[in-house]
Order: sequence, then C-alpha cells, then structure tokens
Amino acid sequence: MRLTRDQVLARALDLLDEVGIEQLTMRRLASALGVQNGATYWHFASKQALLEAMAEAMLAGVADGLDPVRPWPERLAELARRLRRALLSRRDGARIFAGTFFPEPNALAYGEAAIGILRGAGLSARDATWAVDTLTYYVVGHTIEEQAAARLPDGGGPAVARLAGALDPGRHPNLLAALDHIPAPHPEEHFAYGLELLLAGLRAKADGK
Amino acid sequence: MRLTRDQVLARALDLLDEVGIEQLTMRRLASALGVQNGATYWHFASKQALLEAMAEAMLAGVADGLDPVRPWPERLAELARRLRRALLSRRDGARIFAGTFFPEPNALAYGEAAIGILRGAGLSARDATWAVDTLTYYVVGHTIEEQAAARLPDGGGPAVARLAGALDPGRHPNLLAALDHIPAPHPEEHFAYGLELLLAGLRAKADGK
DNA sequence: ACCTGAACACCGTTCAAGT
DNA sequence: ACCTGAACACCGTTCAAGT
Repeated sequence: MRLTRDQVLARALDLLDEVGIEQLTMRRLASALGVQNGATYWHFASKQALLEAMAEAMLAGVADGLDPVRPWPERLAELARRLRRALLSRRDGARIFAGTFFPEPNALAYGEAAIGILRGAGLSARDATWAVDTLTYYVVGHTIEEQAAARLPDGGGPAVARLAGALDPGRHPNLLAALDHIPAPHPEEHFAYGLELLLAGLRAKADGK
Repeated sequence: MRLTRDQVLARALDLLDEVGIEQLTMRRLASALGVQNGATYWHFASKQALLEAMAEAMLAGVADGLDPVRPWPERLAELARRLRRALLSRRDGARIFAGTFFPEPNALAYGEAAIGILRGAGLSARDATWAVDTLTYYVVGHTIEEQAAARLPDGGGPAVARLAGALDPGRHPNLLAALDHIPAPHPEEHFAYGLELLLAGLRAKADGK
C-alpha cells in the first residue's frame, strides 16, 4: 500500500522518540517506512518541511478551551504549561520546535491566545507581543535544557561532578552554594519558579498602567 | 609553520563570521588553514570540543569589573546586556553558545557573578540559581532569534508577508494587531523590554522576602 | 500519482604512515 | 609532536526511469 503524508509524519514522530533528534535522518525514516531514500521527498519537500510539520503536530490543541473566566495570570500560566507539555510529548520536542519558523495553525493559535490574554490584561499590542516572546523564549529554553538533562548518563551525576570539579572555592563561592540546586532533578519546580517570576513582572506592568 | 590550538580557534571564529554555523565544517576549516582534514583533530578532539572553545572565547571578560556600588538590578541588567553583546560578537554566536555545556572559566564567571548579585539582593541560593537560569534562557533565546532575523532576506519582509498571509482576521485579531511589532527591526528595544519584565519580577521577589 | 535506483556533493572521524 | 593520505560510515537531495 502506498504511503500517505500522515503516515510519513507519524513514523517520523515515533522515530524521533526512538532515536532522538540527532539520529533522526531521512534515510532512517525511509528505512523505517520500508521505502527507498527518495520516497519521502514526494510527501515532504525537504527535511526542514518535515520538521515543521512535526512541530506543528506536537502543538495540537495547545490553545483549545482555555477557561475565559479565570484571571489572566492563571490563563497565561496554563497556556505556558500546555506549551511545555506539548514540547515534552516527544523526545527533543523543544529542539524540534525551536528549529521551525513557518506560521502553522497550532503555532498561530498559541500566539493568538497568549497575546489576547495580555491585551485583555491592559497591555498594548506591542507590549503584549514582546512579553509573549519573552515567555516563549523561557518555556522553550527551559524545556530544551530539561529534555537534554533527562538524557544525561546516570541522572546527570557525572555532569554535576564535572562542574563541581571545575569550581574553585575562592573564585566560585556562589556556584558552590548553587550546586545543590542544579535543575535536573526538579524540572517541575524549576519551571514553575521561572514562570512565576515572569508573571510577577507582568502583574507589575499590568497594574502600573 | 606548524599550527597552534589558538590559531585553529581564531580561524574557526573568523570562518563562523564568514559562512555561518550551518556551513562551518571541519573540512572547510582545514581548508581555510591550508591543512588536510584530519589535522585539526590533533588540536581539538572533536567538532564539539572546538565549538565549546569558540563559545568560551566569545565570553571573554563578560563578568569583569562590574561596578559593585550600583544597585543590584542595574548590575544584573548590565551583566545580561554583556552576555547578549558577547553572543552578538560572532555570527550565530548565540546558537554556538546554546549548543555547549562544559563548565569553562568565562561561562563560570558569568554564572558566579549573576548568582552572587541575586543572593546579595536577598534571594536564597536556590531562587538565585533558578532566576539566573530564567534570565539566561531569555538572553540566549532572544539573541538566537535576533541573529536569525538579521540574516533573513530583504530585512525579513518576505517572512512577515508570509505570516500576514497565514492570518485570518476572524481567527487572529490579536496577531494582526501584533504584526507591526514583529521584533526584527527593533532588537534593542525588544531585548530591553523582556529584560525589564524579568527585573520587575525579581524586584517583587526580593522585596517580598 | 507515487516510488525505485542510482547518483551527486557533501559530512565527522580515525589512523597508519610519514616528517 | 604534528600532519598527510586515505579510508569508513554516514548525510540531504535530485531525478530519470519505472509502475
């Protein structure tokens, strides 16, 4: 039976979970589909086009059914948590998302909802847009690190040991004090902390106008 | 004359400026140095090791001589601006930095200074560490986008047009209102806005304790 | 319409052998 | 100590030709 675009996309997402972004090649995908190298290029013009479609697929429903009666900071926090969860739904999902640019429906729905929430809170179109950019950099940056840390050998122990070994008590007292708080073991709390920081800043902006 | 490690590194940074991260290959670097493919591997164990050294080189002096008498929000803002400038100093500098993990001296000095400033403001070691993570995700995320936007054809006009074409006035009223505020033309203001947002959040945290 | 087969123009990395 | 020459094991992409 012939392939469909959706079958190629679904296989690509499963292959991503299996092997990660680094090993996700058009040749391995073709092999997983049982076709020759060139075959996938009939369904997607390029690897980049496939990656865009994968990112878009991960974002399905990210902005759907946000409760309109809750206060705006809660709605925005919910949207940020949903974006994080969408990116976490696939291995290296955050890196896939970060590498795409094209305005697809689900990505647009996220931006539309986020900007709408902040304009509703009283921010200008400019401030709302730039604040959403800030929030999105945070969610994506955090989630990239989170997914990278989750793949570190032995729960990140060797990496922390390497960092500890590079520290000099005289030069790096603050980093030494911070060693207990390396994010890897507490991604949920770590994410919530930065999100709350941004919301505190936004509340100050919204109240000040 | 034989190559030194520093010569390889300097050539790699210049080649990065010339061709960008996508075209920066070990083969082109060897060719630019007038040696065979394998030669650079005597000086750097892998491409990744070279990229780490490049990131570290860009961060030279990033935390030096911060005025200790200025208020902590100004010191932290200054440090964030310096990190951005360091990443902007080379084409795709932010992407190079984002791809590295090893604790080298200049990167450590940045983290040490940033955490120190926030602990001095009264934050716990945990809060200071996580807040610096948030700030750093922001600076890096912003600068990656900024450098990508700067390389877009025709000042990003076609990309904005493509976005505009994907918008539906009924579905995307807020994105339409936001179209005038696409970051590309105003990176300085855009960066300052998000930075101020984070500082407002941090002031609230610092005052609240 | 959809895929094969084969090629093109590359990659990072390794390593025996040279100097 | 430092580099050459050559190979190994891959890449993304294209496209005439098949069905």
